[in-house]
Amino acid sequence: MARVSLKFLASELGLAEGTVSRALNDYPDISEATRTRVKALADQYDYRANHSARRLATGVAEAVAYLMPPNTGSISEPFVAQLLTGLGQSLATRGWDLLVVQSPSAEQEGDVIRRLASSGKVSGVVLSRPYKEDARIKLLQEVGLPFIVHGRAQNYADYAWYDVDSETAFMDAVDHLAMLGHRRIGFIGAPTYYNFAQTRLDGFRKGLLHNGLPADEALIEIGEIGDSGGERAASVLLSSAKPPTAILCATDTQAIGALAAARARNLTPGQDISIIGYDGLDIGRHTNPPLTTMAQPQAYSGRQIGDMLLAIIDGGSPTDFQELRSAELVRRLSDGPLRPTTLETNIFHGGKK
Amino acid sequence: MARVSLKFLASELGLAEGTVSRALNDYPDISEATRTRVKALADQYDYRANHSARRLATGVAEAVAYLMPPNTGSISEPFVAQLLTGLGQSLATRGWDLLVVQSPSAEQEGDVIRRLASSGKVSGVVLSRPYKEDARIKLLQEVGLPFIVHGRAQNYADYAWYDVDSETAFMDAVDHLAMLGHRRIGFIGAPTYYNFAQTRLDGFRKGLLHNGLPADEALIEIGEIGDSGGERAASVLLSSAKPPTAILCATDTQAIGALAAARARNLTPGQDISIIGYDGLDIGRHTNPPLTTMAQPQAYSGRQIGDMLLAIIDGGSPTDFQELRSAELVRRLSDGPLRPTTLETNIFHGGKK
DNA sequence: CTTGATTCCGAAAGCGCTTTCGGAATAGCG
DNA sequence: CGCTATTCCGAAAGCGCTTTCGGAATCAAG
Repeated sequence: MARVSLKFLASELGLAEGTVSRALNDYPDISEATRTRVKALADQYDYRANHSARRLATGVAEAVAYLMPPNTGSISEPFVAQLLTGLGQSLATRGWDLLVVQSPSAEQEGDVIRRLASSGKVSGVVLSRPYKEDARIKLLQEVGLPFIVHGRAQNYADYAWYDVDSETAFMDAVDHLAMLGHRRIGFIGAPTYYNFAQTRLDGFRKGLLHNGLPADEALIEIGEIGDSGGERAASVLLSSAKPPTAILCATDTQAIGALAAARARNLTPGQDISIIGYDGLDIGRHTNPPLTTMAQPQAYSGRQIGDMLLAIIDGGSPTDFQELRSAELVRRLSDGPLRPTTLETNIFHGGKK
Repeated sequence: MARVSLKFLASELGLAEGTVSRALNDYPDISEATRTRVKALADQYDYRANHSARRLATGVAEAVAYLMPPNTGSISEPFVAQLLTGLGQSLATRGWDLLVVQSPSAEQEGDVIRRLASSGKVSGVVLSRPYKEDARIKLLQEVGLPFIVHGRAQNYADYAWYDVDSETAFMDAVDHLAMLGHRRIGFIGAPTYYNFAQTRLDGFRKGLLHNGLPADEALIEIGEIGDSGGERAASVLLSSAKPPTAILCATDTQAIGALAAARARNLTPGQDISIIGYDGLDIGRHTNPPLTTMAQPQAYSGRQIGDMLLAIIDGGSPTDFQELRSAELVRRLSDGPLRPTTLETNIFHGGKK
């Protein structure tokens, strides 16, 4: 099954290479007869244009890179596979390729992007998990490589992005907890160089305001993204003098850690304390107890991001492609109404003081 | 920041294109003086050879494809991100690219591979989760595309693979449970067109044999890979006339489902029943109760697979690259010694039958 | 100094494809 | 039937790089 070239097809057909190429690419100046003849033979030999040659000649890379977030190993990675699948589907509609690129370290991300741009390997990039002030975004704009951001940086006016409105989601979550009677609501946040962390914290604060609840900075704790970060942060919160009766977590994985921290202090989440996560990970259905969470529309995102990027590459204006989706609360069993009495006893048992 | 070409550099330096190229690629017939001169200018302009042109000229793709398993959306996908990271690191040592390719459907996987081969996009492929009889493997051999399989098919003599010895792992797990006093051990398997499913089942059976336990086919239940598959299978097992006192699951996600099924019948895993998974997913630390599992060495695999594939592409014989790693039992809280009395009462409570 | 061996670089031929341009053959029109 | 439009295809020039080959310049040796 040797690789067949255009030249071979041409000689086989008694045509010129250029003619065969044009026939294959549906140029209008090729007669229907020869077009079908050419295509038939191409099919027969399972001909596929050499991609490098094609790219070189046309100047378009027909490929897109996904910049994999450098923060690996955390449980939140299920997103990656789903996103890649969606992206791949979108690109497949044109026969484009999907490259996965990961920088060896945060410092080298700039170099990676620069190399991507100057090598002409890709015609576009999708960037995940932007920082609050993201130099990568500026760099991508400088080098003129089309891109779309999955998420938003602090300033999100002049580029394309696809994001979920976590600010509103957290406001809603506070509403929800307030409705359940909670008044001391804690928050476990992510490091605030991630912009989403800021957004979620903002949403939390606005939610408090909206419900007339005091903003007690002692109830806010920042932890790393993974479950152990959440566990640590929850421990701090729960061992304070006046622990919260409910905790909102910036990510599901943190919430899972918080669940563990609560149980470790003999608090039963959903009864003695409410814990709500954000992301809507499937795995939350099987935690102890099943995690109430604000679920973002995952399945949809990959394809959508791909389609948007493609549109930009086609010449669309990036600012025309900014899409904000909303998350929805999926109630499982880790939240519940405030129970003053139960709470007291449990504070007694669990709070080491 | 316009893209700089060889020609530009050459004219800038007063050299011929070929000379510049050879200087950049460390050909021995270039004087040290001009080499450094050339490289300095290249650095200054942040020159990066156009990849397509380079590929076309050299004939090597300098890229590798990861065939993403078609079975998306399941919780087991965390593997994917980790594997990709490792692969990427390995490829990065040479500046090669990583493509992610996914077939729209199982039927079209052949076409996808054929296209990959005939387009010359990649110089190698890594294939995940092989089936028992995997046509893709045969196809890859036919088209002569170097590849490595992550896992093994039934017949694994004549190609490269990297796998974890789940057969032995399951034997060990049976040993472990037998040592805890269990004699009625159930097994939740995966669909047996996956070869790993067969392997694990074999290990289970050998383990029974090794411990002188009867092989009761009624204690074997096959379910889909995800957690709901595990939950269903566990329900069947637990509602049988003589339910098992311990259950081994082919995957962690199934085990997580089994945990839920047990709890739903008022059985406390770890006490009333032992449930052990396989994979070593992080998330198992936060299930209810934390899942005992046979952990495979994940972090290592991506890099290793990449390195092996590269070696094969370099001309190594595929059969020289077959690596079997072993899994290790990590005990958390979902297993425990057999408790006859507790068991009786729980069967009474839990078994609807 | 001549000669043969080295060192270093320029020239040119591709790699496999796309795309423009021009011209031969055919068709349409008066 | 002659002339201008069309239709269709061949030829050729790249795309940006690699790599072979040969030759000019330099060196060492006799």
